Amino acid sequence: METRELRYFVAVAEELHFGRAAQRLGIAQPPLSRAIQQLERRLAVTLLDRTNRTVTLTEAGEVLLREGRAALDAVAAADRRTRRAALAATGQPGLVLVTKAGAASELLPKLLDAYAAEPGALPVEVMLCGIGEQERLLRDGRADVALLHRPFDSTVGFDTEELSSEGQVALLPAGHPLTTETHLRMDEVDALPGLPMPRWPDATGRYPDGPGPQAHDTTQLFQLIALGRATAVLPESCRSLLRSDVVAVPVLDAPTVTTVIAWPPHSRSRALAGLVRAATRL
Amino acid sequence: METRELRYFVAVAEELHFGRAAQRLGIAQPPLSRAIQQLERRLAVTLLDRTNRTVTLTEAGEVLLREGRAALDAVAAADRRTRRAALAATGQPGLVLVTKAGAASELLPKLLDAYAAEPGALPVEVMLCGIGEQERLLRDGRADVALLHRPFDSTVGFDTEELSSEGQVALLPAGHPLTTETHLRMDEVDALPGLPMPRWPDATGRYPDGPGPQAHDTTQLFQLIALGRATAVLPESCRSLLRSDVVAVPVLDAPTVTTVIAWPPHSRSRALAGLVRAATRL
DNA sequence: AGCCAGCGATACCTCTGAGGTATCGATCGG
DNA sequence: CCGATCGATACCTCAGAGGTATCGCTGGCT
Repeated sequence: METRELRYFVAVAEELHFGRAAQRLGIAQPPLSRAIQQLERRLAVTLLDRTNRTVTLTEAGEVLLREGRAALDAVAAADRRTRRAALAATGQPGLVLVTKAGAASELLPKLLDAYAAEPGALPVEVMLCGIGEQERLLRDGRADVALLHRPFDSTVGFDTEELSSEGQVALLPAGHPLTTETHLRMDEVDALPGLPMPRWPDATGRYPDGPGPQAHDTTQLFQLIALGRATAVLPESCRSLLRSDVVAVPVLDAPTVTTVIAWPPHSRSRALAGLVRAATRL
Repeated sequence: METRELRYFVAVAEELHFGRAAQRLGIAQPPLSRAIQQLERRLAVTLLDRTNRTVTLTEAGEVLLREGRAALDAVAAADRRTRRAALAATGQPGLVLVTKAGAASELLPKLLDAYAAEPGALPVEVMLCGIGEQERLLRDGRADVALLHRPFDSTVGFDTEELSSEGQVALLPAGHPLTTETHLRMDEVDALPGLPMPRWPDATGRYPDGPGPQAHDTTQLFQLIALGRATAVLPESCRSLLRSDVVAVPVLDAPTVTTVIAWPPHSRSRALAGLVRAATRL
């Protein structure tokens, strides 16, 4: 199975439409149809049920979509990490650390300072991304290491070290009746009339269905809360980002959030090991 | 990057010889040379230093060898798991569980019975393999789930549940002076004159350098011990396999061995979930 | 009921590029 | 200094990836 075939199949499986998938891939529709047919013939498996009007995935197709994405990420990671290794030999780039924009705002500077103080430390490029994107960046080699937050982010398939834990606070628009409380419970926050939890993208970059506005990063989120259109439960450390129009109230029974440093399991780079060591010593 | 290029590069990187690699791949040497050159050009990276007499990996080449193997395993896993999913729809195969031949001889029957008693349980094919092979089989999709033994086996990149823990015993040839002791320490076992620890294959299937005979499975291992050519420290449960010519003596300060059930992180199959549930209830 | 728009499959052509054979050029062992 | 070994180069062939034109089926609209 060639990566070209996998790319084509993943495109069709995501679009469920040969024409759009072909456009996305920058090829014409007929070769795409043929490539999928050939893939099905070679695997001796029906991946898609096509009824001239609609395309749907078979059970085997679902499996190949999931596994194929992982395989394509692994190939992309091999490509990127090889390029970076070559650059590293000539001296430049160092490590790419990715974290959610707005998160870990206290921990991150401490970590970078501690690592920079190590002998032989390389420059660290900090990459900020939207909610739920880190996993992908780490998996396909665009980042070397990430700060993740359990239980929100999946750490499946990565090596991790725990860095810190904290409770969570509910964020409410200033002036909301509950802002006078000293603490809340989850069921009180869940039931707030007119203040649903916002939805953010899952690992595939799509927004799940349901009520609540869509939020891609913390700026959008805070704005939605200030506008009285949403509420959210976030780690305590988000207090350092609070604006005057948003108020934080501790939520006693919310799950504890653990910040972990995560990296792909095969990584053997000395630079990465040094960063992890610095992190665990904080 | 196409999987063909990755396969070619991995072959050359492993053989460090274009002719032999080409033979292994079933192609002629010139196209292989050209394919590697093209890969290097496309990556803009030198992967191999060739001095007309010898071929060596550059640092970037080492990275691509490691990452490329992982990527090829992921592609192979996508292929195999898709085929199996299609077969599962027509009714046949169930799950493939892999464990070291000779290990978990008590736990395994209990696990299989417990799972078989579940409603909707599928047939489980048990695959026995040599030491250090399970990781590979799980990673490239030939197996769905494995019983691994920490700290011997790496569980990096898999989801796991702990099943049981046990101490370790030293295995000595019958009649050896130390067999009269009630217990030993690691340093006593390490220092046994003429009884080195055997070597077994690492994750790449090669034997590490060093003293001691090579052992591929427990049968070979026991034979070597009975012959007075080696000793070994293994989990207590290996006692059930003891032959009359091999004696087990507890080693108090050897690390505790934990048997875990491990599976690839993306797996979402109901059958696998049922097996893991049965395992954790044991 | 009939027509049209939308979509995947098919037919047929082109040309890239993967693979083969023959050979060169460099290097190391004897 | 010679021959064996090994990777690179030159040159050829052909499988197959991709493009255009078109077909055939289906569902919605008038």
